[in-house]
Amino acid sequence: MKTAAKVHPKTRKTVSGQKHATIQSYHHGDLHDALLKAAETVLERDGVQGLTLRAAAREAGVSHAAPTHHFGDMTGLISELAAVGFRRFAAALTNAANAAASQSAHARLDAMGIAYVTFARTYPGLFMLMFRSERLDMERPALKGAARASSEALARAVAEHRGETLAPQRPTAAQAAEMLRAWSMVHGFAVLLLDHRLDNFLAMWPGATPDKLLSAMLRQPPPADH
Amino acid sequence: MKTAAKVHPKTRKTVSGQKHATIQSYHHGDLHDALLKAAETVLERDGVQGLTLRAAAREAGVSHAAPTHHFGDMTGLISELAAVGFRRFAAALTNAANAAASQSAHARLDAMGIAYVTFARTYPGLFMLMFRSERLDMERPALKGAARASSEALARAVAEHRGETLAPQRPTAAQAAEMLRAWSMVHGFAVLLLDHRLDNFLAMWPGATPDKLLSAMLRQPPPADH
DNA sequence: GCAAAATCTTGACAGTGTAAAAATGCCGCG
DNA sequence: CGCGGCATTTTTACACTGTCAAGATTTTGC
Repeated sequence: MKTAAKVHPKTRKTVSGQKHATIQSYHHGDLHDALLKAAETVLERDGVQGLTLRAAAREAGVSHAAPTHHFGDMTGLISELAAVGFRRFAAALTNAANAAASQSAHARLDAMGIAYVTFARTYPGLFMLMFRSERLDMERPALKGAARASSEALARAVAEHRGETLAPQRPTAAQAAEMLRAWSMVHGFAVLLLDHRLDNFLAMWPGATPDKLLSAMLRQPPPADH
Repeated sequence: MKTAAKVHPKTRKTVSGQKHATIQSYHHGDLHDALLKAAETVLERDGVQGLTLRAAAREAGVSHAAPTHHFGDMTGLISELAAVGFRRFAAALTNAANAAASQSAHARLDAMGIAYVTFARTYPGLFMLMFRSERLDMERPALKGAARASSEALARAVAEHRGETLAPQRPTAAQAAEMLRAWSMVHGFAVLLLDHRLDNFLAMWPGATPDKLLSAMLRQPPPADH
């Protein structure tokens, strides 16, 4: 057909926050990362529901099918975005552990738990995405590696809390049980919080905040009986 | 137009498992419940992704817009289905507590935790649906009440575990903290399990099962230091 | 330089949620 | 018995989505 004049390269708008503000017509130059950033923007602004391939493309200022070449399909985009999240997550966890290096192992584990929940509250959409498996391809090397790094950061802190060093290949049963306890508790808290399941709890006391609630939960009481 | 002959009432197929096997053409009679059952079937067969309004309508053998009149929109259907799940969930929890009534409060709490995870494993799609807030309208009376019933069953067991009776309006801070601990731990375990986050754990030991892993986690060890 | 590869756009198709209008059956009131 | 209103279901339509195929444009290797 070609009825309309071919002006589309000129009408491309500059992507916000471009590196050198270079106006490119066809080739973007760094569309892979730009799409990931756009996807995260959409995710945290419009929620998981609002994150679509086309919305990410719109946010990045490219055509609706541009993401296909970089990510294949929706699963690809989400998996890569989750990998970004897991890298950030692992960094946040190890940072927290390092910042509390001078304190006791128990305090260090608590600090990591707080960092865990803080991350979830800071990037709620991303956090949900990272732990929602149905549209995630865990076999992707980037995602698999990043997720493993986060998991190992947690496992290391738990092992140190027990005054042990983490077994290289496979933890002992006792280590695994305590790892499970810590992970499940903190993860459950984060998930329940993001899903507004703790709103009733928070509304019961006037000055209650998620942080205070988490601290109260982490303050281990003496075992009742058993 | 009306080009095609109006044979559609005859071509309606009988809904599977109908009460009296009555073949109705237009009016279904109990489409509300039939749609909920169909939705659950689709949910557990095709996952959360596969549960759509049109898929539920197909499963129930009605036109794609039939659910609108009964549930309004997708949020309505999902919320009603979640309410069904919470009622079943509360029954499972209280059943487990009653079955362990003769045992210690600690064993009773453990039994409830096991029932919690068992429910999640038995109805994984439904469980995810119940705790995934983005498409849920928690203000619906049916859903709100059912969710509250489940929550209170759990709170009661935790209070009894402490040898106390649950405060009618608002639990004490210590009660809330322990309730949070138990709930977060069990819920986190269930969520991590369903999201295949514990597959690595399970693969590390030959005979490991989710039940054994949960039991190991619930076996509270003496606090290390602190 | 120039062909080939990479990148991006356009166009199309099936599927989705949702809304409005039309069709159908039920129920009570005369 | 009839029939009018009402609940229920279907049909139709529209905007949006993911995905694919084909074309357009730029970069890159040689």
